[in-house]
Amino acid sequence: MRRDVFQAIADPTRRAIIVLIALQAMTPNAIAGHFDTTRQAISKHLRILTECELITQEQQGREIYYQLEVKKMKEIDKWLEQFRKIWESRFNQLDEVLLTIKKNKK
Amino acid sequence: MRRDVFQAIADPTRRAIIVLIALQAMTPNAIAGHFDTTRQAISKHLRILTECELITQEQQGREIYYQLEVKKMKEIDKWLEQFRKIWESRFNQLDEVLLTIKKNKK
DNA sequence: TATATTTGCAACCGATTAGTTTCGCAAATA
DNA sequence: TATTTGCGAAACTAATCGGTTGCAAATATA
Repeated sequence: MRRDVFQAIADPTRRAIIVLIALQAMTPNAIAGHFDTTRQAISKHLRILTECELITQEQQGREIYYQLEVKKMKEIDKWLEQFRKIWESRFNQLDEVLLTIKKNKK
Repeated sequence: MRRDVFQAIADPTRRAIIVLIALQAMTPNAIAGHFDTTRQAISKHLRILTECELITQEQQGREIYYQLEVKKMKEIDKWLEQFRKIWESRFNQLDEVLLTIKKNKK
């Protein structure tokens, strides 16, 4: 069973859940209230998100509050890092081209 | 058929392809040489990546060179932006706590 | 104690996925 | 011209996915 951060954020509902609980922890019922599906479906998403450690849970009586593990999101950021270098350098190359054109105009 | 950047990078093979062609354009055959699958399977991945505009192709005789559309990767970066604010502010809060501890020690 | 609420889990279902094999087409080469 | 090479598309398959319904367990409330 493949279960990584990238597969976790592939589903739009899971991305919405992530955004939803980013600022404050929420119970499955409360989360499900924001979507047009059953609570069980949301529960499944929460299980997947938990399995790849994107969220953590905190029991409070019979309620369970789910919270985003923001630092796990950095894994995506880390992967993007290598491309950030490229797209920045490509811009630099473009800058150089423009600079050369300017110089030639003189 | 859902086809967005997040679904595109969900597959580990596709992520590897993206990394592979990030620096220089490559033909399907050359790409397939790096993996333990058939060229046709790679071709399918390339189609998906093309459909969500993550890569572009350039015909050269009977060869087709695939190249990464780096700027499309920024879409992921853009989505991460909202969390970057959170994880930075969380760190700031931690900094403040540590600062308070330091002050109290005086 | 009896009942209601909150939740996770299992079983099932249709759709999608990633892979395979087979094929046809166009370009290069003998 | 005949053959090889590079490629995408179609048909098929096993596995996975996202959703459903129907439970059971634990906690709160009457």
